[in-house]
Amino acid sequence: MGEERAELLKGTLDMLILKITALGPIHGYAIAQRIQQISRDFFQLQQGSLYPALHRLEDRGWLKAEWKTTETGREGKFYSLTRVGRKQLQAEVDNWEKLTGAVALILQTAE
Amino acid sequence: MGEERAELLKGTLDMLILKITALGPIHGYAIAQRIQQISRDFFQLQQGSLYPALHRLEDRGWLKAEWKTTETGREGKFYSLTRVGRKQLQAEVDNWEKLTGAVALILQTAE
DNA sequence: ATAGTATAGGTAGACATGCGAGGTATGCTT
DNA sequence: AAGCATACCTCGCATGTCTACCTATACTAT
Repeated sequence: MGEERAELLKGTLDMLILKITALGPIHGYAIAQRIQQISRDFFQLQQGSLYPALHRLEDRGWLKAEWKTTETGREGKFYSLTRVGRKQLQAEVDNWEKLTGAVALILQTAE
Repeated sequence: MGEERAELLKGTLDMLILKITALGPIHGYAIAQRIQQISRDFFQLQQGSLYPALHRLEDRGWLKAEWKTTETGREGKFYSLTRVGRKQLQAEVDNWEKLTGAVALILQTAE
């Protein structure tokens, strides 16, 4: 009790990660930064959420990983969307839109 | 694997239940029906989700319950929003709007 | 030199929540 | 008498996010 901060993502994390990787190969740490930037600091993705999610997405064949050197001259694991991952992203976006539509119907219901 | 049906609500269930009870006292079984109707069958609320959620909301002081007779002449537990529950509903709706806004920012990001 | 910070990766355990499967009981219809 | 819809419930599983912790490297400041 007492949650003034710590904005949480419900089940949207996978979709957001897939979307970011759809913009081009990118390593994990940078994914978290991008999500935070684009969402104007609303989402503050924790590493304990980030890395398990990336492994999950890779296990499911939606992302593939490759070690490369980052711009700052360090080793990073770069993720890119697979063909299946791209279809999955589309499916998740579709479902997200239906879901928010359904929620909107209920929230708009007047007395 | 193989999920053609069974649309699920992410973490919005509490908010939806609070919203339905905000329309007036209503018993649990009818809440599930209302949510399904209003969402045009998108949400199909299972009893194994419904009743634990109602008890959770009551425990937190957001709903209060009272046994009454339904229109069909049976015993039903009617739930109504407490004052604190109404504030909680407003907080959850606010957060939901911020969250969907943040997701939209990311989904709209172009390559 | 060395201490601190940002970058980059990771795991383990706790916790919440939605769901499937099962259970009880009543009233209405066939 | 059987079957179905209504109305309530619980248990245990699976999933997913978070806190907390760990390792290591590069850069910056003292």
